[in-house]
Amino acid sequence: MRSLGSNVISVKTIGRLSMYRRLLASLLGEGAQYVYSHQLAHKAGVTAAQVRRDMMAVGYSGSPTKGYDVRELAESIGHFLDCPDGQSVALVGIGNLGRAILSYFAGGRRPHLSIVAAFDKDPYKVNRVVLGCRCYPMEDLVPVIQDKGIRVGVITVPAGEAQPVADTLIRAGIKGILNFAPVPIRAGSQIYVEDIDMAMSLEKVAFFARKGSLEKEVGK
Amino acid sequence: MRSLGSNVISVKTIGRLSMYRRLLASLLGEGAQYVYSHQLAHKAGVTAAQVRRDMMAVGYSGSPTKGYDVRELAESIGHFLDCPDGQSVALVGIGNLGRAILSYFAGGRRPHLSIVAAFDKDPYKVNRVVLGCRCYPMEDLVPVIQDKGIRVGVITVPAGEAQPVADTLIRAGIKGILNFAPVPIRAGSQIYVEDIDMAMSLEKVAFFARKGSLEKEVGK
DNA sequence: CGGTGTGAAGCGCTTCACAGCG
DNA sequence: CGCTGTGAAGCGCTTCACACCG
Repeated sequence: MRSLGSNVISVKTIGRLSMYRRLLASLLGEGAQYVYSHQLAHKAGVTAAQVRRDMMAVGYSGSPTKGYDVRELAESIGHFLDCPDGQSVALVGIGNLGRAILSYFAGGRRPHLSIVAAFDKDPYKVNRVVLGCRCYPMEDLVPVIQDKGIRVGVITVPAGEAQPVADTLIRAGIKGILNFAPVPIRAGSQIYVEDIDMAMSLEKVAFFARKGSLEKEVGK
Repeated sequence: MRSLGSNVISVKTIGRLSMYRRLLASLLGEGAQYVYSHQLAHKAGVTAAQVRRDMMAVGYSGSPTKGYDVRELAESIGHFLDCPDGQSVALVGIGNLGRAILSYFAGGRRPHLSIVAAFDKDPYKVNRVVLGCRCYPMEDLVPVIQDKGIRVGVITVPAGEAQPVADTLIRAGIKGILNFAPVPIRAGSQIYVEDIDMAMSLEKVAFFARKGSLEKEVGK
């Protein structure tokens, strides 16, 4: 077991590990004990070599005869990806999209990630509990995040407010941002930012739906 | 002007072009006439060389002295990306996420892409108009999509139903799918699929928020 | 045999670096 | 000068291909 982070690991590998884990959980539910790399690869839409390569990153080895032990592998990935005592997340912007995300991640629906605070500038939305998550006014953003020691933020506000909100989050101590606003977020290299631009994605799909797409499906 | 699609163009370039166009529209609103590659690059969070390289794909040339004409460039990108007479989109799954997406794309909010039909299996949701979009029962999926000649589909149903829904969409003639269910969609190579897995993205952000991220922000 | 683990090759995208030009 | 357009180099991720093993 290597606990050293010296060996650099790619963003894409982390994403696939997260996907593998979910697929493994579903396999466990079906009662599967062992799985081969090519089976997992099929479910994940990648190649078997890719799966085995990713397993090198977590340091888990399978058996050449039986493949990977489903439960052990899922636990290894969890051990690698998760913070042992869970992580808290803040969400800014309680619109339709914000509520959609709350319904996935608030109220302890996920074991290791939980949205524990939501913020909005609309006075009618604050000081209530939405989908199991306490809502605060924007003014309380910095103190609440510092109080709860939150390091992860999700932005679901309109384009014009995204960058100022991000700056405030960073000032409050946030280290990672998931941004849904259709504008790339600018942050220092100490902050990890992932932009999910649905408008862009839909335009991509529309484009390749017209041109005959001889592309492969992308994991992300 | 090359109308030939022989020169292969990457998925990532298409995504950035979509982003550039939006940034250019916002620049136009501010009254800017010209923009240099490094300025656009700064707004997009990419390098100047990347911007110029992408411009090669659309075949638009700037002036070495003034840079790019904002309006002309936006139009060139539109000419390259869009279908001249617009494209219709179908959405399956009218939950929180479905409504969030409808609020972006239904009712003609975007010029070239419009969600014109939504489907759900819940009888209480169908045969109404939600956010400017007509809702139909699942049973009508194939005929409605064929009737309207829809080629693009968005999936916002739970994980277990995503693949069957995708199969039905494809049977109805859909050529591109934007999938929000947390399971990769399997489709033939004639169909372009883009998966947006929010759970995976949030786990990535949480991971790199803990590990000191010396990563660059990603455009996609 | 049919798996896994992994060095090495392959490939696509990004960046460099420079010619050309007003 | 400073910017654009672009061949060529660089780099990271994916895939190949094979040693090894039960």
